[in-house]
Order: sequence, then structure tokens, then C-alpha cells
Amino acid sequence: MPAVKRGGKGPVTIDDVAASAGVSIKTVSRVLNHEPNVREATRARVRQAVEQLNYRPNPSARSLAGNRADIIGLAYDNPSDSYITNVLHGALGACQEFDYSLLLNPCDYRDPCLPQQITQLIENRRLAGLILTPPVSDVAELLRVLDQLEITYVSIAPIDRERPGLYVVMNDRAGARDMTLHLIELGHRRIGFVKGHPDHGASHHRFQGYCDALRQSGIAITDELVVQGMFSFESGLECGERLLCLTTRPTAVFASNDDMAAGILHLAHQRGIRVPEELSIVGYDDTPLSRVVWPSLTTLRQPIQEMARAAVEQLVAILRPNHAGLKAHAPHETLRYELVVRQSACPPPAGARRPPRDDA
Amino acid sequence: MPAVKRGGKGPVTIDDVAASAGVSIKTVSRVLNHEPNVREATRARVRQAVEQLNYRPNPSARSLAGNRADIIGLAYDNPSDSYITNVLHGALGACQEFDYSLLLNPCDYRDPCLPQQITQLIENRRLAGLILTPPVSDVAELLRVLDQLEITYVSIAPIDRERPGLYVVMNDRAGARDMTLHLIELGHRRIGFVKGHPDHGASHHRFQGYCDALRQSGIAITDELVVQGMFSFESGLECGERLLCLTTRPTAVFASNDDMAAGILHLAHQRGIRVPEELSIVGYDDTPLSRVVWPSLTTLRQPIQEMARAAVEQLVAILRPNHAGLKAHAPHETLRYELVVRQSACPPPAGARRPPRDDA
DNA sequence: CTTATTGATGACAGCGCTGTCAAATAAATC
DNA sequence: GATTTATTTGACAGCGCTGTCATCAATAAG
Repeated sequence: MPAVKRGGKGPVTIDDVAASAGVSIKTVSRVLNHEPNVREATRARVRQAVEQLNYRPNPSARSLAGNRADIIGLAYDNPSDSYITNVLHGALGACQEFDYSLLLNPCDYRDPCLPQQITQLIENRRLAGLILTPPVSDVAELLRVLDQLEITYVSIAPIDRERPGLYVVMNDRAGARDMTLHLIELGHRRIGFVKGHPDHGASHHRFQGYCDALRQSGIAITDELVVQGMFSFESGLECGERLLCLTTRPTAVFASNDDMAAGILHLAHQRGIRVPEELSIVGYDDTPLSRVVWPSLTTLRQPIQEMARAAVEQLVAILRPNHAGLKAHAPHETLRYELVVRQSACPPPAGARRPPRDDA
Repeated sequence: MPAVKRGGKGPVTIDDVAASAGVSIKTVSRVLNHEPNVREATRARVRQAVEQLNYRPNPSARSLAGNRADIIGLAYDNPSDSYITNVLHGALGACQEFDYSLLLNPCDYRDPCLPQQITQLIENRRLAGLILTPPVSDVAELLRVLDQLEITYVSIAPIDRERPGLYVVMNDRAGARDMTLHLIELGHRRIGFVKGHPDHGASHHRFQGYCDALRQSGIAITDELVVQGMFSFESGLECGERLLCLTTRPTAVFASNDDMAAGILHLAHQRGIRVPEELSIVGYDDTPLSRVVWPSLTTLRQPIQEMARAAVEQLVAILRPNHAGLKAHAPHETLRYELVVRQSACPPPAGARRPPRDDA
């Protein structure tokens, strides 16, 4: 049976429920908050009344009376639309589940006032916790202030994985290594690498992974093959310029994100270089873009939604330590990636030093 | 001077401000809410105290005491990441300005329970108003329920522009017409059109605009040149298939959004059809994608952020009729578009019936 | 100067809920 | 059965603010 309408006096309050269940409002409150020391029979009666009246507690009253915060902030400096959307949906889902609201806070990570702004935000909106996405998750001064404020926060994919505090990461280094190995398996030896924005933690780790792969395959790391990008399409264009003008062009380029890979691809088209026949290009992130460009990009999928969800869970585990159904979380969580092989990489043309292994 | 810390007793309350300014809390409240009947001198004194103590009213207390809602809901069924991000940022900015919170509600516009869900949301979270993005803005049953609920809502880009109620639109029809005319000016006569998802209002209007342009240029509308897409990249692929297999291929294709244009472009590449030399392709929306594919897409920029902002303003104009600094809004608002000419369209190869006008 | 009228201010209740603490009841102990 | 102890329940204050209404000062009218 749907909601029973009472005499048109606005929303159902806790008093109505209490009256209907024949208990005091305090008892209703207890049931609602999963507090102990309520007899099972009473609990059931209350729950039924809640159901029947379609009662929902007033969040304002709750947070006022309980002096508790039920808003989680999400501070981000838009790295890309799809990244944000994914983080958003992951976080939103988890927040709903745990009965938190999510407050978005777009910001500029280079703004020297950022720590101050965030502090304001936390105080003004009485945030319970905060989620930081890269590159905000790497603003040292902000982290310092946050620590000092003693607010609970989780960083998503921070550079520094040694510092205490909550974070959720993906193994970027291993991912980049695997991607590079994929290229090497295809037979490439001369593999260009486009580094990401130096302020983004992932850039570091991805470059390391690239080095790891070359090293373990006995390939020298050549300076001219490594260029500094900024994670943007335009920077991909520029880096492509440098890489493709080399006297001996690389046979493959690993751009450390899809936007830059798209830039290089774009440039290759302009130059009439056929991809992947003459040049393999791979990206990283598996953004929607990577399926859409031609040829579609071989890339690496990051579980962004899952990371955001895990971030919320980390937070909730701290904020409501005895929350039902939430296991003890390690303060750090590492999620899995997945290599997505599409069409932008193939074995190198003629001059490849060594053919791909065919022991498979 | 930065915030003055008081004796560590938690956040600053209205009482502190009242004491500091030497007035009653009610007067402070008046100033805060821009109510009349406060002497200018008093007002200034209060404002100074607020400033000095860095006081921010507690939103929970406010909405509880004032029995007022200060949350605006945003119901969307993700048409695309960039669309959402833009709507989000536009709405977020305006909400901040007017002191509202924005509550995101991703949903499935085909879910028959949608009206019910939204109703729940409105009641549970005590929403002040609601913003609907396409295609949610066209779910008839939902609109009916909303009207009945007497909640204030704005539709962004709804199909039906005759029905009463608030909405913000762009002139899709004129935009599509202009785009088609652009192609015609380039010399194209045989122009393919890829319709958008039939449930999205824009699809209709854009097709109308295409027809308008052909008609006014004295070109017949050919059935085989008009194919039904779904606004997705994949559907672009399929539609491209149909269009490019025609015995007489169109010299240009107007896809009614960028994703589909990218699909056709992708396919053209696969088929070895050179774009734009052999085939011009234009899109619609100016998504980030359109700059990134090769060749970059000639497209049409929609002021999505501005539309979202306008939507919030519409809402606020109704919700707080005497809000300072907000002019009376017409219940409908139409924003401007902009043709973005990039590289994916040029004059047709040889057989174009008429060369482009060169009276310019 | 008195009285009506308006403008400026404050006292106080109460929004719907939770925290505290006391009361009532049930269970365990002697 | 009486007493102690644990469990369950409720009365009540109060979170920080706004709405109502009374008060008081300032100005206009008689």
C-alpha cells in the first residue's frame, strides 16, 4: 500500500510515526539510527509505522540536532569530462548507499588560496569528509592544512603513497609497464613515450612503468624518445611534432593518456603517416575518446568509478566506524586495471630488430 | 584581517555575531536575509561583525527554522560526459551565487518508475526546485506528475515549447538550418542527414532545420539521404554504412551530433574515403571530441553552461521572487548558438552542380 | 502637545530531530 | 521474594536559526 496521506499538514514527522507506533519519538529515533537497546518487537512496530506513513527523516533537523555532518565534499580540478563523470557516479552511488550527500567543489589546483578556500568550504558546509582527485590530491600545502584541520579525507591516485592517511590508487606503474611490454611483444624496440603533466601523480608512475618494461627487456632508455606532455590534446600535438621529426622515428608511441595519444594520432594523420601500419600509438585511461578516434586506441582501462566508490567507503569506514555492512578497510586500496587492445597498435613495419615472439 | 578565533567552542553562531555587533540575533538574521527595516548604520555594523568573525549561517538550522528548501535537484540521464559536465558547471555556478545546493540525480528516463522516484526525491530531500535535462525533460508522465505536485521545475531543451512552465532552449532548428546552409554555400547539393535519438527533443528540431535549409535553397529532400541515428558513436557507424553505400554517395553528411559525426568519420577512414576532400562531415554540439578527431569537426556550439545557468536563474526568480539583483525572467529563454568551422567540411569534389558563390 | 502612523528592534517560541539522563521494566543474583 | 544489575523506554532540553508579534523610537498628523 502506498503512502497514507494524513490531514494535509505537510510532511510526515517523527511525532506521527511515534504516535502511530505507540512509542516515544526517541524510540523511533533509535530505530532509525540503528541504535542498540530496542526490543525487536518494538523495532518492527516502528519500522512498520515508518513504512506505512512513508516517513523520511528531515536531514536538516538531523544534522542540526545531532551536530553531525552528512556531506562529503569532492574537490576536483577537472582533468577531463569523462574522468569527472566517472568519479562523480562512483562517489554518488556510494554516498547514496551510506546516506551521505555529495557536494561538488570544482577548483583550481594552482590557486595559492586553495587551502583556504577548502577550509572555508569545510567549515561553512560542515563537511564530514573530503575526497580529493588528482591533481588536487597532490597539492602539498592543502594536504598539510587538511591534516592540521583533522578532517577525514581520501586522496584518489596521489603521487606519494608513503604518507599516512587514506587513499585509493591504481597500480599505474605496473599498468604502464604492461602497456609497454605489449608494444615490445608486438616487436617494437624504438618506443616513444609522452610524459603526462608533471603535477599529476600518475605521470611519474607511468613513466617509471615505461622504464621498467624497457629495462627488463634489455632495451636502452633513449632521451630523445621521451618527451614532456601536459595530458592535453594540444600537448599531444606538440610532442608528436618532436617525436615524429626525429631522424629515426619511433615505431610506436606510448602517450600516457588518451588525449595526448589522440593528439599524436591527429598529427600523424596530418603528416600522412599511416597508423598503425607505420606508427603504433597507444594511450592510457580508456576514455570514450579512445573508441571514437580512428583507428581506435589501444589503451588501459582504469576503474575510476570503483576507485571513487572505494574512496567513499574508506571515508565512511572512518566516519561511522561501526556502520553495519562495512568491513574494516585498509587505509589504502589498490584497484585493478585492464589492458584494452584495439586497433592503433600492430607490429612495426619492416625494420623492427626482432620479430614478435611466436612461442604462443 | 583573517578570521578571529574565539575560545575554541566550535563554529561561530549567530549569537556571537549579535553580541559582537551589539544587536539582537533577529536583527542579524534580518541583515543576512536582506530583509527591509534595518537602519543602514545597523546593517553595516552587523555586516562588519559577520566579516570579522567570519561567520557563516548554518544551512541546516536555516532550512529547519525557515521551513525553506534550498536544494535544487538536477535530474539527468547522461547524454554524454561533456554535456553533463557543462550542465553541471553552469548550474553549480549559479547555485553558488544564489546560495542553493545542487543535488545530482542520475536517472533512467525509460524507467516507468521515474515519476515515482523523482517524487520520492523531492519529498525526501525537500527540494526547492528541479532542473530537467533532455531526454528527461520530455518524459510526459513525469511532467504531468511534477505539475500536479506543484513543484517548480525548469526543462532544458524540451521538445514541446508550447506547454506552460519554465524552460530554457536554444534555437536548434535555426542552428541546424545554418549548418545546412553552410554546407550548401560550400557547394554541396547532396547532403546526407543523420537524425538523432527520437526521444530527444533536439532531434526533431534539428531535422526541421535541415529541411528548412534545403527547401529555402530549392533542393529536394531525398528520403534515402535521411537516416535515423541514436546520438551514439555506434549509431553513427551504422548510419554511415547506409549513407556511404548509396549508389550516388552524398558529398556531405550532417550528423545531428558530434558523436555520430565521429562515427561516420571513423567509418570513412576505414573505407579509405578522404575527409573532407571526398566527403564533408559536420556535427553538432561542439563536444571536446570534435576538436580531437581528425580532421577536426565543423560543428555548432551550444551554450550549455549558459543554459544551465539560465535554468537556475529561472528557478530562483520563481522561488525567491524578490531576490535582489535578479531581473524578472521571462518563463522561457532562448540562447544563442555559434557555428564553429573547422576542417571536416570543404567544397565538394568535382561533380558539384554549382560552385560556391564567390560574391564575398 | 497629544495621538496616530510608520519604521526599527527585540523577546520568544518552535522547526524536527538527537543527546543526556532519569525512569520503568525485565533479567539475574542471592 | 527481595535485591542488584542489565535492558528498554521516555521526558526534556536544545542544536542555530527564522517567524510572529510585541515593543519602542521616530516621524506625521491633528
